[in-house]
Amino acid sequence: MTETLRERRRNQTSRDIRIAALELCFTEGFDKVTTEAISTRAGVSPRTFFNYFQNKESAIISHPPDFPAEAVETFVHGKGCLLDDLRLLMRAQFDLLQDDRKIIDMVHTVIRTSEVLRATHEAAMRQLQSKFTDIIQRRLHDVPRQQIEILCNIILITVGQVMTDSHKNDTRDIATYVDDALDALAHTLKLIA
Amino acid sequence: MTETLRERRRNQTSRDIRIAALELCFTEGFDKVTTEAISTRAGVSPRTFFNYFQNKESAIISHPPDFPAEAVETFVHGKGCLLDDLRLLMRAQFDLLQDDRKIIDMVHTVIRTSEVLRATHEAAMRQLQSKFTDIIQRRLHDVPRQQIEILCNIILITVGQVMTDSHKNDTRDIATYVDDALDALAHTLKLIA
DNA sequence: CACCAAACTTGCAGACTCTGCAAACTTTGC
DNA sequence: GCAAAGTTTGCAGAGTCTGCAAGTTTGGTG
Repeated sequence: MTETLRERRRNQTSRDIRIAALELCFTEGFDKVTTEAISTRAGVSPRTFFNYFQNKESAIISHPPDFPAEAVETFVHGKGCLLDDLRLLMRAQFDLLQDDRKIIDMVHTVIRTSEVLRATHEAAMRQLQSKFTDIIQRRLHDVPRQQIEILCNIILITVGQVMTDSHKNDTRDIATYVDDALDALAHTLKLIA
Repeated sequence: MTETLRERRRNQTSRDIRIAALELCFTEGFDKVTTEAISTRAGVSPRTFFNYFQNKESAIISHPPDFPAEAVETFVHGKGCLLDDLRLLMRAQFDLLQDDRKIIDMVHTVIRTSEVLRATHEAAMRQLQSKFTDIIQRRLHDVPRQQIEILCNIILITVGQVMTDSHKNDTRDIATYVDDALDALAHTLKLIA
């Protein structure tokens, strides 16, 4: 279970690059930052930068972790109200992010400043969405997939938007984003119900 | 009202480039197509390509037209069911696209093949969204803006998804996409109502 | 028609992104 | 301590995109 030296190094380098990239984005703006500047600040060669990340954007937008397996099973076999069970599932996933909270908040700030970053972020969310769709499909196996996809889209987009809209202070639990988003969604749906 | 020679030329060149880009994407795939190849096929210099489009993606993903002003006023002052009035508004906008139907269907086909294109498309949609939000806010002026944004997101994302999912034959009215999307959305919302 | 200004195209130089390859170096497991 | 596997790096090169300046076309005016 304990990481080897190699793994620790790799994780550390990746983190160094990510943080260098984020910090530079804050001071210079995403468009002005070069991969060379990021590499130098992170203490690696430009070539190494591209060993870790496909492109400049990916160094800043990281892929969210998978949903935790037990939470998935609980959700799939849950009997409660769909939205309530979903809330639990998403809270479980957000709890995994707790450690990276600072980075996540930075990312959501930087996203507001660049079209490209925002698009990359949404692409990352879409990957999450396809896993999310599979999970919900398992619970609602008789519902057409297209509707499930729409449902997932609605939820993820709403969460993303609430996160990008709001400036949270560091003291609150990151999972409160989920609650805020689902509450906002519930209000919104009343408009068209 | 009639275009000058200059305007006609400009429109024609833009169209030439767009079509060259799309055709090459179909045969080669977006990643393999170079701006040089597109320019050559369109009969312009590579430099001219970048006079027309910021980047390769924009040559393929074009920005949707604005909502027609009269339809907007009708919607804003409409008294019917929100979703029904929205349907009319969106149909009015889709009618503007009727001429470019072939290009639009090509675009939605190509989108499926490239992450980058899909992200660009969503960014374009987001620009539409902000106008859309303003319009709906005018009708629902006492509803918090965040909820309106979520609502717009839900609708536009659903329409986009339905368009990307479905292969339509050329004979049907392009505005049927709107109907399909809103119907799918209505079904989906029952899941969480 | 002649002429000018504005719009448009083009070539060129140059910065930046990203990839493949091969050489050097480090970690791991035996 | 040695071989295999994994990592870093430099270098060459293709591709994207911009600024600039010189040339061409168009639209309007006298």
